[in-house]
Amino acid sequence: MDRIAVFNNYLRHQGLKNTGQRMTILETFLGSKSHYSTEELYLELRKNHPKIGYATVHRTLKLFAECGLATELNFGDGQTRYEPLNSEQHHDHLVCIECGAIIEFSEPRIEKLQEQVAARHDFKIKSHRHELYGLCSKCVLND
Amino acid sequence: MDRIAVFNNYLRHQGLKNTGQRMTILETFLGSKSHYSTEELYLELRKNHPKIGYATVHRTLKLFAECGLATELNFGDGQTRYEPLNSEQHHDHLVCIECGAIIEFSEPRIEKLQEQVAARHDFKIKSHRHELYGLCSKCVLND
DNA sequence: TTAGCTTCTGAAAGTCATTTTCATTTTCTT
DNA sequence: AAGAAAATGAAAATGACTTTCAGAAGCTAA
Repeated sequence: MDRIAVFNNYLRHQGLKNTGQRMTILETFLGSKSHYSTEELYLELRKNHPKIGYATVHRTLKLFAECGLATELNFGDGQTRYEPLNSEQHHDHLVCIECGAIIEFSEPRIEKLQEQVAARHDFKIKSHRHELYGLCSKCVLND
Repeated sequence: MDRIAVFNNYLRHQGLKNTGQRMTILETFLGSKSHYSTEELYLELRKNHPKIGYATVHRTLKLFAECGLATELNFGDGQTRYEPLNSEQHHDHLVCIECGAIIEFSEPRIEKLQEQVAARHDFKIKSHRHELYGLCSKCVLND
């Protein structure tokens, strides 16, 4: 089941409706590799679909997050960002505090240790957030 | 140098002034083990110091963060929280999505792996955020 | 100690991202 | 095709955070 089908499924299941706007937003969102904020995706969409309103973009992004097509990210700049979730391998982020670059990483050994930590506390993990903030290779040089 | 001295030092060094309000806020803040949001600390302070304004609490918490007496935490509920920073061991957090409980954990092996990840990307870590969201032992039972 | 300069404070107003409202339009079921 | 329900876009509302401003308080030097 591809991601468009996942979304349609979710809508039907929730008694929600499929609309042109939602499809347009989904396509643009999936077509990007960016970590869009609502504002950024809205501006991007406006180039070809000037009729789509900010609120609709916002509501649709939340739908994506609800149905597992996107993850909400928050890097502390006061804006929520959304990342398309392929069924790809899980990953976390390195965030450059100088230039804003976002680099993805994955480290299964960390994931395993997380599970151990949770087990120690009888805690059942539903999700996690793991971000390393610092200087990317370019910015280290100019530091 | 205790933490009050650290704060006074910082103030002097920055050409800032020591005031009754700042001392009061610092004492209340250090005396708690909570992860206060500005709002929560403001309400707590108001019990004994009804004259202290919200803006002052907010500004003072930011000062604490600047001088290393506190860490800003963000658990995605739209509120920044502040944690008193003892020179205690570094730790991260388990956050219960049901009851809001915050449990601290530390796992040096994760820290080491983080360093390895950063090294792989020529990235220089300045800080990090690592939070596990899920159900605490109590909420697991009622689930 | 006091004058005088600077920083603080509290209240209120302002920001900014996000969320809600509402009148209208669109979708979906029958 | 009609009716019920949900969606849309614009605008207003919300809520956390930040700034403004006029008066109050702290600090420094003589």
